[in-house]
Amino acid sequence: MAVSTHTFQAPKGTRDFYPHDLAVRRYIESVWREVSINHGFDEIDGPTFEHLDLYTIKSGPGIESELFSFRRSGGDTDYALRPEFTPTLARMYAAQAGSLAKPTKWFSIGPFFRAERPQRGRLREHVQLNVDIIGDDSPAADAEVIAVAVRLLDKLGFTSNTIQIKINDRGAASAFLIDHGVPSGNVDLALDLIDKLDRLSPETIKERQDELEVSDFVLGAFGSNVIDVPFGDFDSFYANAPTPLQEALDSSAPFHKPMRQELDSLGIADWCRFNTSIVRGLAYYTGTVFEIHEASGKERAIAGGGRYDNLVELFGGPPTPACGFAMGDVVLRLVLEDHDLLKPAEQYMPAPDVFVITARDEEPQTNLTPLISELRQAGLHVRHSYKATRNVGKLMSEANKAGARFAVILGKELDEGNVVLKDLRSGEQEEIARETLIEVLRTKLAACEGG
RNA sequence: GCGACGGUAGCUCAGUUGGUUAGAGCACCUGGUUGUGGUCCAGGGGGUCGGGGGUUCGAAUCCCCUCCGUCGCCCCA
Repeated sequence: MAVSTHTFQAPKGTRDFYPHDLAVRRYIESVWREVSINHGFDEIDGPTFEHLDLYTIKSGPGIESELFSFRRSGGDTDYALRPEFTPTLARMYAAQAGSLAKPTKWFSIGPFFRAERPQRGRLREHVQLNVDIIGDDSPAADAEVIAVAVRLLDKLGFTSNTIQIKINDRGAASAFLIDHGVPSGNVDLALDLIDKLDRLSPETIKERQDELEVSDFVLGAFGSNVIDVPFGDFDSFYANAPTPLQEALDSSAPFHKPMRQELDSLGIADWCRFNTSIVRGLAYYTGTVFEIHEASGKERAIAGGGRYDNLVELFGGPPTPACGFAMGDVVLRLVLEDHDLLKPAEQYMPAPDVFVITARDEEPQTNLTPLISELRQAGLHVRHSYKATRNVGKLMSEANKAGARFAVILGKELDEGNVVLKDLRSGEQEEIARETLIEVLRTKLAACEGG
């Protein structure tokens, strides 16, 4: 067997995170985590692989072929790397439903896997945020999860001009289809067809339309005249709409009116619009469905979610309403780059508090190593040079490149018990007693953190 | 799973109709000898030109296969 290191590459569709890349990822994750916690959500996680059945039971069409599934060598149990979090969430909730508060608000951040051909915005492994409210069937809950998404996008630097939340109601859409002659058994497939109207050829649409007994009127209400109205303009849009369209909109009204009020009172209505083309591919959504897109439509959806009132019951829990959304890091990072919202990667790296330089002609064990150890025990982020040179200019340059806040120089002053402390931002430096170094550093660091 | 295009140093790339030991910038390392910041000077390591096979006196260059990547299709949490 030929052993050659350069034949080993990361598997297709996966990423290596070198320090700069990981620093950016941690930044995004920290915003996700902070905003989720601020909105009162508790962080959870589950296994990164589950029994294969967990994903096939709800049988959203097409899911299974894109799973990474496997068996232990010699075993007979089928597993799959998790492609999404919702089944795990429903399983975890169902297992302890009796003792959990209503509503239960959970979020999760972790890796997910799909065996797809990688392309722009879609890899085989990505990191995803999931935010869910379980046990609350009110429109306020749908609005609350949307608010988390809006606030974290806001924190990342987006505005209502650059981002759109497109919202629809799948339950109302289903009701409308049934009211207008679509057999109830065909509703899920008909919604699937509507989801793809902008991607399918006219011939294919016609063919599937006949197959599913969907009238031109129904398709027209959703398709060729996709309704896409900012919530703020909805009332005037409705007032001026032709009667058949009003009739279609009335199917959604019982849900959307309170939703609009909730989003308005949360102060995020200007990010949101009503869009009838959003029905989502997954069959488990039962009510509100939404997607978050960059306004230009250049990239794929940044996030998607909605209401899934049947899922907890499906996994053995009591009938429990739930809603939530998921946001992946791949598209989000592309959109952040498109809008120039990321700083140079090195600025996300953890910056050392202190860089210790020795200009003394002695072994490091004499003074350098003990001082560094002491500073680290005191909880400071401390670095030093591994170079042999005593050239202070070069060492200072290294301290600067590391992004250190302060430099400590061990030089001839140490013979009198003193060291030089230099503020690398202002350039000012002073000679202080070695014994007071930790105290002085703590004070100065606390000061610049506060300011 | 299907299609188009691509792959030369860690990164960005140059390499003339096939012609000796394959180049630049940045990055990295060393030195410019003993106290102050992305500057400057000198030197250095690093590539079986993605991998394999073929054509040829001779292949980074032409042909085939394969791997990987980019962009679409399918699908989409």
